[in-house]
Amino acid sequence: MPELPEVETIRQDLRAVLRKKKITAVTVRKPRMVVGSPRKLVVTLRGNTITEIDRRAKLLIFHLQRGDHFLLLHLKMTGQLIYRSPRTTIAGGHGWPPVGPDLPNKYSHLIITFADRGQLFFNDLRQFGYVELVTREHKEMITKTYGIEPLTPEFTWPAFREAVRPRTAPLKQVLLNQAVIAGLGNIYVDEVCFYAKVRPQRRAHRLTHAELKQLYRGCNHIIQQAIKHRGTTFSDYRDTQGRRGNYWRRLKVYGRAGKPCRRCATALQKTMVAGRGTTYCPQCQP
DNA sequence: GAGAGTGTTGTAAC
DNA sequence: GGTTACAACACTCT
Repeated sequence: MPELPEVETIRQDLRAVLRKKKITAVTVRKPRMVVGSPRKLVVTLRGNTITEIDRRAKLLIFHLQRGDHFLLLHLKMTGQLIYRSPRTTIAGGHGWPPVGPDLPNKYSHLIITFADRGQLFFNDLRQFGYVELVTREHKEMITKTYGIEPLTPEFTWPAFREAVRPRTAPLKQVLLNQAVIAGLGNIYVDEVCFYAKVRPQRRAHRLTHAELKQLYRGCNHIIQQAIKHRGTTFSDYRDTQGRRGNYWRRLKVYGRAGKPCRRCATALQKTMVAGRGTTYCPQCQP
């Protein structure tokens, strides 16, 4: 499940390889995954050039040279963006390192081909992801709905405290709320709560100053570490070369229900909070 | 082989 | 508004 660290890893990798590349062809195999007119998307992209790749929360934003349009792309739960360089594309993937399964596959719902014959494949097993061509105004309207963005200068301790403190909902729900903190998902919320030694069920407005501070530290620390290790692959996530993320080895609670806590060896418990599977240590997180 | 579980986000309903 | 439920979908696991 791509969350902020996974989407950021993809953004950085794609930026290095797609910037200034001219699009020569766009194949929409699953029109449902295009918000708006697939035809207009194809016509606008063809012959256009990608000038920059941005990210807001889990949303990728491709800047285009011609026309005041932006391409928004959301991976939702099972989306993948795999890039094949001209060599691997033309050679049919016989190179080294191994390039993974043949592409396109049955989940490749959108394919963008560049002038140098490189190709970008948008794969999505569950088809929840989408692409959308928007105007600058529309893009700004959408990005405005997100809360404070980790890793940016606006993600300060006072901003975090004021965003979280007044909320009466369970902490888990508050941290998952993209309008409060942008980019956290189920995996990293559980990890941040463990880091801060706070039970995810706790109501945000009942947290102490010290607990909030630890949560703030946790957001920064966990996200930075996860990006450093190129994200978490639990099932479907792959980077732009089809490789797994390495942070899963470092997960303390997510996916470890019933296993011993790495801090105190107590069996980790799994429950439902805000409709999501939630794992925590009953000993370390009172 | 049926049914539950997986989790993002928008939307609907309380 | 806070909160909950659900739908979009397809695959794995029980």
